[in-house]
Amino acid sequence: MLFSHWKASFFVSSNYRIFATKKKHNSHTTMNLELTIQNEVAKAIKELFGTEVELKSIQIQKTKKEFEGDVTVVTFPFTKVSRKSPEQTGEAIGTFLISQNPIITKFNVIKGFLNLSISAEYWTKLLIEINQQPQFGIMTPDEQAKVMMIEYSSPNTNKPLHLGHIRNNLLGYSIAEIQKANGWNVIKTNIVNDRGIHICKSMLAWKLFGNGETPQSTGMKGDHLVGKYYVVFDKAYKAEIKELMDKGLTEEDAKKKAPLILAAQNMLLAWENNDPEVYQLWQTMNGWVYEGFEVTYKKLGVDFDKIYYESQTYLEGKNKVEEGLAKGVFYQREDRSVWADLTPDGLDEKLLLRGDGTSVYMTQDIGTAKLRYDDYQISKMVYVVGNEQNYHFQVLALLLDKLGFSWGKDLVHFSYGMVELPEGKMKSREGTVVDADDLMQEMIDSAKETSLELGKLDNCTEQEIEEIARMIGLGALKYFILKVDPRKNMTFNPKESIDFNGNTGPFIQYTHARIKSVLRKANEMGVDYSSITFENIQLAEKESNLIQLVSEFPNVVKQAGDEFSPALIANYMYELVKEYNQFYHDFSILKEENEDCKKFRLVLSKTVGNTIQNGMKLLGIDVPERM
RNA sequence: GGUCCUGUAGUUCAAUGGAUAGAACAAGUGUUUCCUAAACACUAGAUCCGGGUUCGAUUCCCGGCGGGACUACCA
Repeated sequence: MLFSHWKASFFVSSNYRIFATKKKHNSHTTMNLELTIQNEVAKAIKELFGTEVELKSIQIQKTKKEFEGDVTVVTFPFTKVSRKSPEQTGEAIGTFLISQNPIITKFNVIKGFLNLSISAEYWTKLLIEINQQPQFGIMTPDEQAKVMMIEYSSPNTNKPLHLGHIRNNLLGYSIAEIQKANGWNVIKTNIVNDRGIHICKSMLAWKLFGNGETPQSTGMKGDHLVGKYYVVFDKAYKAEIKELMDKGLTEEDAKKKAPLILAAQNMLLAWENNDPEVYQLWQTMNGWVYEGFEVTYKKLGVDFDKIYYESQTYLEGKNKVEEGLAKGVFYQREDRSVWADLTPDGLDEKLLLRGDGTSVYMTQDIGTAKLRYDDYQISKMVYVVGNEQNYHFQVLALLLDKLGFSWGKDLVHFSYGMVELPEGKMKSREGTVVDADDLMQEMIDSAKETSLELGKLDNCTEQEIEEIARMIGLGALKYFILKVDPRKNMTFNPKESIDFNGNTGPFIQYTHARIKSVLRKANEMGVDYSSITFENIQLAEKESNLIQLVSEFPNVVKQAGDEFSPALIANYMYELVKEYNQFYHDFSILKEENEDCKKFRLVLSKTVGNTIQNGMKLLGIDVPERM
């Protein structure tokens, strides 16, 4: 029972769907073309065939490129009531529609598809409406907006961030922007995993082999320095294991009895007992890491409204577990360890407190969850965490529910796939990890090189060049990652650098820059296209298609929010930009002789540029004025 | 073994149950006296296998086969 509930809330909860549909995007009069057509078709069916049909059953889709028309009605479902062939049904409905509503100007029928052409007046009016809304498709949360807390990033403080973290951070930041645009009051949060055995490993190695090194003394970024000692620990630990195995121990025993791991465990115990020396070292080394992380986050362009530290939440978790034990929800074994028996729910038994009283990951997450709900009026809690932890969140939802938190079962685990290298998974021990700082810098350097080669930035100051290279390099990286369906594993090949051509961030940025350039020139020429009505404008198909595409933006934003998928925004951006580039290539804007037509194309360009900017913002990607 | 995710051109990615399965990269070719050629256009190339539901299946269901994750007193 509970399990099936969890399944429903696993990716997108059913509650959320209901809530989300109550919200409305920027209202507009001309805009709901789909609904208008559905109503007309329903009327037609009633008149022609004498049957009421549900609006939902009337499928409206965009007409495919190779056919004439703007929107298409699928007529197969109506053949039962019409008692005619799909073609005849389409003909009948088409004829009726044309006589009824002036915005439908033409139709053609191919197989079971009724293609309708929409009038130029409709499209131009629609464009004017959109042009008047700089934030078209983007909602602004008001005071009554419900709170959605989104946890992302969640680093450990024992090593620097890598490509996997980049995917997490970009997805988390982007989904936060998207949910804001859907009217949620979003709180971005980060849970820093600043305690535990792994931190002790770095600390111990530094203490034993560090010779007092600091970021200052070595010139290393703090997180990288600490990460170095994590690796040092691992090497020394491995050596000890090998030594013990040579003496005849099994691998399992050797791993448990190596002096280094025992020392690290002692250190963790000392930390939990507030040992001053250990605590001091912990604070110092974590401080180094935070300084390093701050630099990385800033460069990546992500931020947080509220940061939690597990060192401050794990005790709360222990309390809740002990409470659960007292209530009989959990049980204790002979060695004093505390467990939850989840076998009735189809899962295994789960450890919540070790025999020595120290807490585990799950304990901490319970405590963190409780603090958050004490701090905020949260309606929806979202965890942006890799799919390797699907089981963890399945268990967490169950445990929170058992502990009496009503919201536990409704949590959303925004689960995403791994970033893999062509050889397979990244492994820090084998040195195949792609470091976040290095990768960003490489992208920026490479963008700068390309820009200079193409001679695009000849009239720019050094500072402008740096800024544009940063936008392009990061744009390429972010788009590369966000355009992929979050659920899927993706491959990154460090040898083939990320492209700047084709379906890429820079392609979209470039289009924006070209639009801005045209608009600048229009201003220089003194063309005023600010307020204008378009009557009797002849629209090329490319132009009405563009307006139609732009008008779909709010739907895309909504869908991206419902499905937790920045990739939908990315794919839409690409489609829009590709369409605009064709238009740009085939038509003159500033050299168009017909003044009304020129102004129309300027407004169209401006609207497209604006949509690009708004859409890319949802992906956390900046768009340059020139490049 | 169990649970979950996933399988589409050589490669990386698309496709609310709808038309001839879209792009990009890589390969080959064309378009700059014209608003930025990081562009545009053209050529060639793909749904793992077998059933089922449907007027219609890449999509939904069942069964195989392949890839991945989890099933830790790591976080």
